[in-house]
Amino acid sequence: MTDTKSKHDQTYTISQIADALDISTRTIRFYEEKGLILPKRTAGNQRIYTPRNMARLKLILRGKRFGFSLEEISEMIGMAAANLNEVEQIEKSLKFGDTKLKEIKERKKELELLEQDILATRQKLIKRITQLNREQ
Amino acid sequence: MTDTKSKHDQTYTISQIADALDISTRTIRFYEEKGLILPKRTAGNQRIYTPRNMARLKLILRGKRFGFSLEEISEMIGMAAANLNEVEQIEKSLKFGDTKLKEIKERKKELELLEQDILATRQKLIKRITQLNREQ
DNA sequence: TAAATGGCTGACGTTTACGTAAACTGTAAC
DNA sequence: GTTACAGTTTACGTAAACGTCAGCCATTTA
Repeated sequence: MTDTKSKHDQTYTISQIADALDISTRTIRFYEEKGLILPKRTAGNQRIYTPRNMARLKLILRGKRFGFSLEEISEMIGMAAANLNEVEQIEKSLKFGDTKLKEIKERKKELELLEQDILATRQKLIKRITQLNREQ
Repeated sequence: MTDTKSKHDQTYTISQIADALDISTRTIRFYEEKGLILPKRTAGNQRIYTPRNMARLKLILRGKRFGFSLEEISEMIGMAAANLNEVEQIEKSLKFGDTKLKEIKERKKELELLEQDILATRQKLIKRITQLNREQ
């Protein structure tokens, strides 16, 4: 064991995070404002992000890419935040998580449908282009 | 062959569509305003929707559920509208469709990640609740 | 044919998710 | 130590995607 900085101690500034995730600093601060993340601060009041904070931001962005609103994502995360409360809270969270899992299953199905829609259009276009080539 | 109304002739009013797809009539008119659908009209200027129109609306809603903006969806659909143009147009559309197919593949992957995030939280919660039960 | 119901077109209002700018403070490099 | 850059808060602005009237026409039903 050495006292060299381990991967665990790695931290990031807000702009490093912004670059890494390709979002604006404004967006990051906005998510904090909405209670989606809570980074620590330096003595000089500047935000510092851990890899854990980073992971959470990635989760948020993933959720967004699937059309979940920030409020919905906030609820999903609230699930994790309930961590150390009473049994009821945890059970409620589990239920919520299960609902989300069902939703994700449905989304998977729909994703297939969307793919097929596009593939069908693709086929039509190819057919049409073949026809045009034959005509000329 | 009879001259009975075939499934092909089936039409719907705007509120029938709204009920069937669980969206507001305002939303439907809004999509029309944005050029996403173009229903025929009755003599009295009321909108009439065919099953084809219905299918398109379903496609729009599917796209939305995956976080595509209406403008993006509009482009996807433009793909279909290019149907009877020149070769270049069609080729451009094909390219666009392929891009979307790639995006969909990525989304599928991310959907898996999202699912795993939730499952991981689920595991933690279950572990915690088991612990609480043992303590009591 | 009158009344209820549904649809049509504006037009303004609202919510979500940030963008942008101002005015100030902290930090790094010279 | 000062200049330049990065970060902070506060506040107003904005685009997308509808919601919600209002005032008018169409259609169905009693």
